[in-house]
Amino acid sequence: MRLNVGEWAQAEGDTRNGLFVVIDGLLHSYCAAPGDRVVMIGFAEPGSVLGHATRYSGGPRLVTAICVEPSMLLEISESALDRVAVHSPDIWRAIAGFAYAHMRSALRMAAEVISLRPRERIAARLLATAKHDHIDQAPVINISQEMLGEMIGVTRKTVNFHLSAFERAGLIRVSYGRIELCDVIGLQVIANG
Amino acid sequence: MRLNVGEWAQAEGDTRNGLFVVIDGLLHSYCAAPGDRVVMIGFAEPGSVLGHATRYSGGPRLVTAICVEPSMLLEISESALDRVAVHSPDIWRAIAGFAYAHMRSALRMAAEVISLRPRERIAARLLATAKHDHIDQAPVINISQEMLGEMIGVTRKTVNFHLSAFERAGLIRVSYGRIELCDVIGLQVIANG
DNA sequence: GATCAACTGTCACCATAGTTACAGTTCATC
DNA sequence: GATGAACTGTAACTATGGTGACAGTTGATC
Repeated sequence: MRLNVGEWAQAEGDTRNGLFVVIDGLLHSYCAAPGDRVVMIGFAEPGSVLGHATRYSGGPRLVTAICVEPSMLLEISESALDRVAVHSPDIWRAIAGFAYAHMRSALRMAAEVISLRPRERIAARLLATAKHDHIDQAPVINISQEMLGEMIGVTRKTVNFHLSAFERAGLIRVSYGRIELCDVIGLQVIANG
Repeated sequence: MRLNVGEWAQAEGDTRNGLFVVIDGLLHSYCAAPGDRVVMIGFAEPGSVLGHATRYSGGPRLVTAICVEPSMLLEISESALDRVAVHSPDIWRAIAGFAYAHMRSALRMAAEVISLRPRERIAARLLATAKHDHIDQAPVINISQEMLGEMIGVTRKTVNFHLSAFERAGLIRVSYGRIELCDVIGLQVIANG
């Protein structure tokens, strides 16, 4: 399944079954909040798994995934899952593993936003986002400050203010739509208050 | 399994297996955030299910549950689950259903906290918390303002300020450790901004 | 019913994030 | 290169939530 920018892989409330594995590209996932608000929850990069097996998980989809780069998705329908499960029942364990990972990141996000002030939140989210990159040397995040603000519930101005401060302190390097984490330890200190 | 006030049913990071069903009493669940902070995530009332099947869900427990009223829990070990599953494989569906519900509430909480200002957050959380009570007439929440503030990331003072305003507007009635929702519709209007 | 702990109501002050607006950069596209 | 869109840097002003402190209530316990 190929998607171009702006196309939706799945919509919140969608009852279509099956999983999507992101092969290539980039999607953003959104979640609705009271009052017709939409908040960005996270990315889906190559290797990510979207969705869940509705038949085994009790309800419609919880997030909307929108393509921001031309992407390729592998769609695994629920019936295909059933067929695979006949041979390898362990598939359920893998699926539960993804559900667990999603759960953990949702909880972490909630805990961060509840307990941290904007300054610490920004640092914490930079770290949490960078974890997804498997490069050990210089984690780089490709995201606009506007998006970052939207994800953690602060305005672009506030993001910009604190990022500038971090950059002056030598913790990060900011460029156009891109943030490089130079001093992960230093950021952790800030995130920890 | 009986627990008295202050005892822990499960701790974050715990790798013990199995599920707990809350039969009676009340527990609070907490989640860790960066910097040795602990935030309260929610309640577990009679009927709630805590924990997950680690063997099928890939990791240690995500929350800490602490008893705030003498409680009775039914512990279902993972081996017991396995035995039940032999006869009724549908058990996995039920378990996945609880996981889904937990996921939804975690996401909802994150979305609320990210996109809503304190005033709307308070209204939204009152509504979300009241949902758990199955009384239709006059939803009542038994929680201190301090706890409520801790759950949504604002200070007690701010909670008190807004609750007083809601009460003056006739939306709720506040008493000692107890909030009665008189006008659910009105609260929804506020939560929606 | 007296005592203590927990909870609520309130104050003045301060820090900081939101608002609105605009100018300067970078990038993609042709 | 030139154009336009998206992104970033910045400013003054305002609103509002956090801090710390204290008095007044309610409920639980003995």
